[in-house]
Amino acid sequence: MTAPILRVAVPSPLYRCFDYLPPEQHPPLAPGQRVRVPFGRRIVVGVVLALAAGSDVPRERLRQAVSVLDTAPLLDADLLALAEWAARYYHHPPGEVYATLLPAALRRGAAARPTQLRVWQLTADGHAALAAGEPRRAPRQRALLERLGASPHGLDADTLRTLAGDVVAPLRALAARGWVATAAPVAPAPTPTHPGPPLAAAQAEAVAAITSATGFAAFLLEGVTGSGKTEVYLRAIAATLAAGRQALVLVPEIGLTPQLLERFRARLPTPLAVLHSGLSDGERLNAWLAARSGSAGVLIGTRSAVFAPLARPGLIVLDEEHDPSFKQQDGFRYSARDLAVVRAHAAGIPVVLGSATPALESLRNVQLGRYRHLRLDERAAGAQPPATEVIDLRRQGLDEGLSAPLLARIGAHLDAGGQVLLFLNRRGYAPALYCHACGWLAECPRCDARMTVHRGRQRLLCHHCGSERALPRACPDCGGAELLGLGQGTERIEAALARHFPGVGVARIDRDSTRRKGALEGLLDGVHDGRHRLLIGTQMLAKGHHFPEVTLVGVVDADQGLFSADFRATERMAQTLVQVAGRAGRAGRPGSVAIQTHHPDHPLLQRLLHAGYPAFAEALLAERREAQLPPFAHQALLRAEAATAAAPLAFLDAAAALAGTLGPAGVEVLGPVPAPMERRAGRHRAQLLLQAVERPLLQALLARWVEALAALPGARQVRWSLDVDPVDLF
DNA sequence: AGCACGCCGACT
DNA sequence: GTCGGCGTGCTC
Repeated sequence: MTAPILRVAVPSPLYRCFDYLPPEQHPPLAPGQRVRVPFGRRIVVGVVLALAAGSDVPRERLRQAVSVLDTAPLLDADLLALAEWAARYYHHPPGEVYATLLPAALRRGAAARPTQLRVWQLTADGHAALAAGEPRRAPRQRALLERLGASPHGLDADTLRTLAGDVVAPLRALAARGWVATAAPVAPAPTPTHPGPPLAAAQAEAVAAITSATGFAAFLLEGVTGSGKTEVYLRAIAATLAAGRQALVLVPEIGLTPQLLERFRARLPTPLAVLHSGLSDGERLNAWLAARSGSAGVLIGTRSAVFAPLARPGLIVLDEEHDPSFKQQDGFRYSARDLAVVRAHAAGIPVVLGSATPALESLRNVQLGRYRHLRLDERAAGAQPPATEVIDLRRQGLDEGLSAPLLARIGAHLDAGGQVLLFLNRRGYAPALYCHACGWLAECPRCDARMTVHRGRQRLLCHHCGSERALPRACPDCGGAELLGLGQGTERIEAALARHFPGVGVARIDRDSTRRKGALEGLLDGVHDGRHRLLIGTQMLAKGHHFPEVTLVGVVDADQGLFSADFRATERMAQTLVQVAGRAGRAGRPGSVAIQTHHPDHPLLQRLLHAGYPAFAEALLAERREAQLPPFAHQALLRAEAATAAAPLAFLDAAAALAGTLGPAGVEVLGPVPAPMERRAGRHRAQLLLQAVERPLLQALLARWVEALAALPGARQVRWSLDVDPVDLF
C-alpha cells in the first residue's frame, strides 16, 4: 500500500492547495495538523486539510513534508469545515483563510503550548531605591522605576515599550542592580459571582426562548439601550455553562471595554478568555488555547474570534450585530456575523444576534423565518425613554455650528446639575482650510480630499492617508494671511463650549485625544467623578461607555448621511442617532435628546423620530425591495488599484468582459467606474459591481470568474481584491 | 505574496 | 566589464 498523500493549505495567495508526501517515519497524520513543507525555495508552515489516495500531480514531482508540528490536530473538523466554507463563499485563497484561523505564534510554527508570560516588577530593593530617589543620573531608569512603582501587579515588556519607548537597556541596567525582576503575571482575581437583577417579563421570555432551543436556532434580540440585552446574554451564557458547554461572545472592537469584561467576570463562574487586537502574541496564543482546551468557559473577542476553537461549543452571542466592524475590510473580507450563524448551524447550537438597531439584512432574515425575533421593548428599572427635540438650523445664527437653542438647552441642563454629551462624527478642528482672498483650498497631495485642520497640533492632516504638513500661516497661492477653517470638528466644538461655559470642564473624546495609552481611562474617570460635565466626541462616545449622569445628548449635525450616494448611509445614520440618543438618561433621570438639522422635514428623519427605528427600518426595507438592493439582491465588488489611473480601469474592463462571457442571465455587471475618491494615498482606484437576485447564480459566476482573473491581461499591473457582500461600496 | 531568472542601462 | 532595474513565471 502506498503512503497517503497530504493535501496542504499553504500560506500563499494562490487559489488552490498543494499535495505533499508525508515525512519519513511518519506517525499517522490527520486533517488539522500543521506541517512544515518546502514551497518554492522556502520552508513554510501549512495545515493538512485531507489525506488522499492520489494526486493530479505525478508522484515523482511531489515533495516531501519536512516535519509534523502537532501530535494531534490543532483545528478540529468543525473549524476545518467552517474555513472551507468561508474560502469557498468569499472566494479567497485557502492558504490565507487557514492562516487567519491561527494565532500568529502558531502560524510561525510555535508549539501549541501556553507561553509563560512574564511581567516586570519592583523588588524590595527597587522600592527602597524608588523612595530614595535613585538613580539620580539615569532619567530613563528613574522613569521606569516610577512606572513600575505605580503598578503593583507589574507590567509586561510590550506595555512598557508602548509607554516608554525602547526599554531594553534601562531594564537590563535596573535588573543588574537588583531593583527589578520578572515574575508570573497575576491572573484577575476570581470575583464572587452574584445572581444579578431580577428579569423583566420580556427578558425572561427571551432567556427562556434561547435556553430551551435544542440544536441550531438563530435569534435576533432587538432591544433599545437600557432594555437589558446584556442581562439576557449573561443568563443564557450561565445556562450554557451549567450544561457543561462553552459560550463564544463576539463584540465590535470598540465595545470590548474593561467595564464589559468586569461585568462578565463578576457574573460568570468560569475563567474568561479574551481575544482582541491589543494583545501580545503570547497572550493571544494563551487565550486561544484556553478556549480550545475548554479551560475557559467563555471566550469573548472581536471579529476574528469567530474562528477560535472551542472544546465544547454551546452558544454564540454577537452583540451590536449591525456594527460594520464585523465585516473585515481588507484581505480576507469575511463577515463575522454571517460566519457566526454558519458556525452555529454546523455545530447545532443557538446563536443570538443582539442590537438596538438591527441591520436590514437581519430583519430580512426574520421576515424569511430564518431568525426568530425577540424584542425587549421596556427599558429596565422604570427608566424613561428620552424626549427628543429637533432643532431647525435654517435661518439660525450659528456659533461654530452650535445654534442658540442648543446652547440654551446645554446651559439649562448644566444648571440643573446634569452632564451634557455632544456628538459629532468629525475629529480635528475643521474639515477644510481655505484662503479668504483667493479661495485656495488645502488639498491632500496624495488623495482627492481636503486636509483637516488640527489646531492643537498646528498641522494639516489627511484623514484618508495620514499624510500631514505644517499649518500654513499664509496662502501658498496668493500670500493672503486670512486662512479660514471651514466647517466644524470636535476640536472646534470643544473650544466653542469652553468659551460659552467657562469653568465647566469640557472633555473631548476622539481618536486624537485618546491615542496615548491610558488617556481614554483618564478622561472617562474625569467624566464619572464630575470634573468634566460637558463631553464632545465622535463615534467612540456612542458605544459601550455608560454615563449615568448625562441628561442631555446633542447631535451637532444629523445631516451627514441623509443625502449620501451610498444606499446604506441612511441606515447607518439612523443606527448612530439611536445609539447616541441611548446615552441619555440611564440612571433613573429623564433624558433629553436635541438634534440639529437643516432638514427637519426629511421624511426618513421624521419617521425615525416619530415612529422609531423598527418602523423606520420597515420603510427602508420597502425602499430596498423596490430598488432591488441588498438584502433583496446580492452583491460582489471587484476592486482594483494602481499607480496609474488607466491600469485599474483596463483590468476591470477585461474582468467585466470575462464576466459577460461566463455570466448566466440573472447576474448584472455594473461598471467599471472610478472609486468615488478616485485617488487615495497616491493610488488610483476603480471598482466593478456584480449583482444578482439569486445568490447561487452570483456564486456560480464568482467561482469561475475568480479562477480566471489572475490570468487576465493587466492583472499584474494592479492590486485587485474581491469583496463578497460588501458593506462599503466605496 | 515571495523568490528566482532574465535581459537591458550607468558605474567601480 | 559588472550591479541592479522590474517584467514574467512558478510554487505540490
